[in-house]
Amino acid sequence: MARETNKTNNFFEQVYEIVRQVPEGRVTSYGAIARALGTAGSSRMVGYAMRAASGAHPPIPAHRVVNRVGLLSGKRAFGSPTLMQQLLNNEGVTVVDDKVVDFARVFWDPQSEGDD
DNA sequence: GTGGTGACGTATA
DNA sequence: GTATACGCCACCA
Repeated sequence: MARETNKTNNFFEQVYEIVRQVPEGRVTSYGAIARALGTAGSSRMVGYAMRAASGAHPPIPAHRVVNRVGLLSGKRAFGSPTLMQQLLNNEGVTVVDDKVVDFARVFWDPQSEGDD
């Protein structure tokens, strides 16, 4: 057992999987992911997992994950503080001042992935 | 085994 | 409405 010793435990994988489910041009929040995992309140763990997502396989569209106010909290993890913003704009998400415009409009809920 | 940290969120003053 | 404090618990040294 425990053959996944050197593999990330389910927690990170769960977060990665949800982020991978985020459609293009949409964004989600850490709290929404945390709640979808059942770890509501532990939104920090989601953000922590996202930080590791930078070196995850396959690559995770972490630029689609922002905080509760639509702020690009983790833009630093992309190597360039503007890369995350550029990516979002490239996806069709309007971002100004490192913040998502009409956040609620592009917000995507992992629990309501069929909602659009 | 212990301590500290953190891409957040909620509660309270 | 703004400011501050605390809680969450997984990962790293």
